[in-house]
Amino acid sequence: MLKRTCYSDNMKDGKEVVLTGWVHERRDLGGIKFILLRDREGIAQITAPKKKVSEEIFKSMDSLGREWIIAVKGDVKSSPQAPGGLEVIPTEIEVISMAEPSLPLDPSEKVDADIDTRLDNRFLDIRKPRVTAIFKIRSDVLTAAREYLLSQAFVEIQTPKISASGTEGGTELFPISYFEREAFLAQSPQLYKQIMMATGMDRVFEIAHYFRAEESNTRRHLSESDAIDIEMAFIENEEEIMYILENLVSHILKYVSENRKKELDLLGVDISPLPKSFRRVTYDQAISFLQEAGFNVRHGEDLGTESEKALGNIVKEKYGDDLYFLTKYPLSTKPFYTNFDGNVARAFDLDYKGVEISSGGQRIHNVDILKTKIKEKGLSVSSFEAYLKTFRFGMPPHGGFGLGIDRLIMQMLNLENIREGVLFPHDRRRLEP
RNA sequence: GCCCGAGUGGUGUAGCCCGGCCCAUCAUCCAAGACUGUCACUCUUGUGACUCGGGUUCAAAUCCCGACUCGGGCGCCA
Repeated sequence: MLKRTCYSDNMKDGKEVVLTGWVHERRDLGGIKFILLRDREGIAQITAPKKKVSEEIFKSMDSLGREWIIAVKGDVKSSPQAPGGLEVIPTEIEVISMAEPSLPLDPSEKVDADIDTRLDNRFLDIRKPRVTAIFKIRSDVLTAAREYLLSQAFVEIQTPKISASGTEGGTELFPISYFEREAFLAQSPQLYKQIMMATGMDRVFEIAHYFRAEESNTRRHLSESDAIDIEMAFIENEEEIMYILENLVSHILKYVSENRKKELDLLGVDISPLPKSFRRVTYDQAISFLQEAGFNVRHGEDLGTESEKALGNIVKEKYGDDLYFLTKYPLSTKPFYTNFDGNVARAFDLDYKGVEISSGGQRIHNVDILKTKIKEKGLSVSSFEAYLKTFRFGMPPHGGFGLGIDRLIMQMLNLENIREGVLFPHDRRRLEP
């Protein structure tokens, strides 16, 4: 097999190269034939004028089908008519793998396919340059996140994804059969990362996969998703956590906008402006903004999908911000471990274009208060024994957040469906591939 | 979980309201042919489809019922 010497975006005029890739399109004009060869980094034009290539090569250009994998050896020539100004005059073409005709979808994007058809044939769908771009960006989001958190002295950890009971009881859990017992798939690392605060590790983060058995059928929900979770000790208030979160997200956006210009252009996305800090909108402000705009929202309730979306538009109009914190929620809307000031939760949500991408806050670290709150929420103290134990032998004040990676990417890239930003999304209906 | 909507060649669609003019439109793909600068090449010819089951009717892609599959909204949630 011919060995690749470079990707399609790295050809130099006058050099001999070997490209490997997929036959994206073919054009046969009789005396001159073109193949557009697609690889990871782009598309190169292979040009075969009858008089400039061997008869064998000229003929073989006809026999190739769409999406066949080939290796092409040839000379790079600059040409004003070629896309990108460069083309390859082939001297050798090797077929590496053939593809059956009647592709289940069209990777050259001339004809759209439904999201369902696309996901059923995801390997073909991902061949589309625009889909590939999403996943290159996604990779960079995680690189940037690690880079920032490590720079702030966070330690990366891994916690169990199977356990005996649920954590916060907010969302539905997937039960699984665990030998002779029942167990559950993790929906959040919440309790574990809090336990880590009792270990002296001080600042930890985890990037992992979580499972939620919600009966949801929307563009924003998945049964499996990924999150970046952090927890940090010795904090005075939730503002210190928000500082980390806003800098983390800013760093991610900056990193992506600097390193993935080509991909962002391809997707038609401009992620600027890149604010350093994000606006704080209190719950009370949010309610009055919504009431002014004619929405029927009542104080004391969590915001519904419609209100959340509307608030995104209001904040954008008023201040021009895509990203903003929602702070000072009523305590009743938050989980039992949330710290408080009277009836106000010391917690926050981070919304991006009207969709919640993160929530967090300062936790209760006093074991007696924690027990009281567990009882108040109607939960049983005994089922939290292992968790509560870690609060009895020295627990610093602490807090953290969970940031939904799939939702961040969806909002950042203006994807219409969260599934677009996940390689193989699984949801209420889909379990394959 | 509740509600709304949709299933037509490989893919994306038109037709459905108002049954017959539909052995079903258009694009792309595929096959064959022509063409020396295409870049969604162009042109000619051809192959290929009404989700399934039941019902109404002289007649069903079209109307009714059910099943299956999918999309979306809400709730819940990140």
